[in-house]
Amino acid sequence: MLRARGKKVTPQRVLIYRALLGDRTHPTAEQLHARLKELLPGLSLTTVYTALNDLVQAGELRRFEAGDGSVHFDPEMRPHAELVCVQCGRIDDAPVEPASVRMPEEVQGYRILRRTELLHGLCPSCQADPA
Amino acid sequence: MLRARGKKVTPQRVLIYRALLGDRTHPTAEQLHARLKELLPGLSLTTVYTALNDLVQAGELRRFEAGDGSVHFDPEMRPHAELVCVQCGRIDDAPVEPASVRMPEEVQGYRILRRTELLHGLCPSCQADPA
DNA sequence: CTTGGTGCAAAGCTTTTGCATATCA
DNA sequence: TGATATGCAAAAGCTTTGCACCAAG
Repeated sequence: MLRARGKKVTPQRVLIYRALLGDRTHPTAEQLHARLKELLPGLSLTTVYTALNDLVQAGELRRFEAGDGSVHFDPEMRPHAELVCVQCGRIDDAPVEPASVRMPEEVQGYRILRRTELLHGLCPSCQADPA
Repeated sequence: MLRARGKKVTPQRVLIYRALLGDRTHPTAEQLHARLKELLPGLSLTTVYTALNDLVQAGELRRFEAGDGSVHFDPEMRPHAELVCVQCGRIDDAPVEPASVRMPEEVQGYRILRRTELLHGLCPSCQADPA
């Protein structure tokens, strides 16, 4: 996949790509960097940013802004909504309602390329413990 | 409304609030500031930011991130989607599909407080003129 | 060998904050 | 008069950029 795009396969990228594929936590660039530099101490934040941007451009990763100023990455490319806890910041994927699945190709003259749905609320543990 | 919240009525706020009410362009804080300082030359960006944040907190204004890093404000509080042109940055309001209107109160244990729907695409003029 | 990547430090942006002054109630 | 807002400048946070060195193809 990398080679097909004229990119090089480096240890850093392999690590970053692998980490993301199994990740359901919607990390930010910094969160990912914090975790990965324990595995590869020299890993720089710059490299994480470039790798993430590459993946987004290649259509392998979805990038979204959670609504509180933070930018998150999600390897799930099928249509879904993001559940964002306004208290603890936790983010989960939610299946979209059937009606929302058929993304319109055109709305008010706009040609639609992608859709993002954010649901802000309180996650189960923040409801139980409104610290 | 301001007085009800223990706030003072200043010329700056009157100007900012009035400008927003009739605005369908989803301006950013800076765009709004640029326009308004022609009417009130001394107006500072700081004041615009505080006024906008106040309005959002008061529930009079909706704040959303367009997906490209920019933060926009929208006086329309009824449920709707945002049409974002990925080329020129123009933003329009779009009526939501009937199925999306009934916002779920609860999804996967989350208590839902609000919903944001973004549709990214190409606006009519950018389709005609893919500069 | 040649192109592209990495890591560091510095630059860039947007938004917030501290503080003295001015303004509203 | 007393509380709050304003405006400036500085600080803060996140992301990108410039550059020298290194590594993959």
